[in-house]
Amino acid sequence: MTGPRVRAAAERLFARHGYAAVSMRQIAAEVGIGAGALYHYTPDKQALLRDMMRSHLDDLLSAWAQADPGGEAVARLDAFARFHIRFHLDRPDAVFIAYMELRSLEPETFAEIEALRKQYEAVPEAILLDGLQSGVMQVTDVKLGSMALIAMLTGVNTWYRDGGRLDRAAVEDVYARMALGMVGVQTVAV
Amino acid sequence: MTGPRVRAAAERLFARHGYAAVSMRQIAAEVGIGAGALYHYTPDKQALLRDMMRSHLDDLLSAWAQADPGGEAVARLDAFARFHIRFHLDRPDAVFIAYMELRSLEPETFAEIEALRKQYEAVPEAILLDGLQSGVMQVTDVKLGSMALIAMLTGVNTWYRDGGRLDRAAVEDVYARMALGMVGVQTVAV
DNA sequence: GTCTATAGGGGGATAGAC
DNA sequence: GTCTATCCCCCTATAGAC
Repeated sequence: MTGPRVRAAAERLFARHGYAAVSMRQIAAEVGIGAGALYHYTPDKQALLRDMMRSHLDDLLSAWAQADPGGEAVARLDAFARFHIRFHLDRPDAVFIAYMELRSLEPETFAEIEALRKQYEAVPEAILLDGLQSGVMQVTDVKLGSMALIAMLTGVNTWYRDGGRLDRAAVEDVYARMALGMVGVQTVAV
Repeated sequence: MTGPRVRAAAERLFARHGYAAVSMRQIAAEVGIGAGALYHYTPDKQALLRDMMRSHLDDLLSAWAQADPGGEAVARLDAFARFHIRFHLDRPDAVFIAYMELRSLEPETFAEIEALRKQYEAVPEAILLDGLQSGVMQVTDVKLGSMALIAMLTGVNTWYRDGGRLDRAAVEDVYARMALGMVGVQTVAV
């Protein structure tokens, strides 16, 4: 069971201090083994980062595949906004790493991770395109709308703390409404 | 004139590789001097980071003080969205560092920088509050609206490249419209 | 599967010559 | 104001004992 503990320690430390600032010795100390023993669980430090980013994005894509209600664009965008916030708030460390450590990846790995990210960006793009074509949404540019939406939703991770003024459900409500307004869908006041 | 070149080199390298990953020797090499000579221009590495973050946020606040048209909330939010995108696209390295290297700051410096960031977050908060009170905007939560707006606008820096499909003016138009829609202001189709 | 020891390389920062 | 030399520390990764 040491392997998963190594990955968990690496994830927490990378998120807190950054990949470059964390040493293999720190990770080993967190797990309670010597630095040399780490190399039974990973070929090197880079592989730790690569594997956590890859599995994070794989999880994200398959979780949406499960959560996607399909159907009409407005309901689907509402579902997407709530899904994105929930999924990201559940994994703050993995999310932080996935967005901040792209530059720490070696080129081939970077390309692979970028491809997964683009797959996810295609999700709101498809919803917005559908909403535009069916006339229920007004969005000037589907790609920009998708990027704006993802940035807005992911931003929740930078300030949300459990036990704060609003709970997760309330945050979801507020953001889902803003997400719809952003693409021209007006909702009743809450 | 070596001081400014040191700061410029540090900014570029920190943005590209991260504070922790950049060595004083690399910065010196970029400037064309030896590592020892750097210490005539900065007391230490941390001061390079602190000064660039402080001056970036000072510039941001004073630039908005200049750009703020005042007056009615809808026009002011439109101006804010355009200002934010323009200011941030002009300084991608400084912006990246200001958002990513907060964790590399020593505690007192972190508190000081956070205070400046909160001052800036108060700008859209005030606009949204005004728009809410005058009835021209519908936003469920002023604080969340402000955070969502800033995250959405800053997100442009992650994908915009000069020479791409849309120029800066077009991006401003699209985002200003989404920003208004987000807070319940419907605009005519573009 | 973990340890200790070590190879081989950099790191930040300082001292003193010029 | 810059250089070279250096202090002392830490790094990743490997080797070989247990």
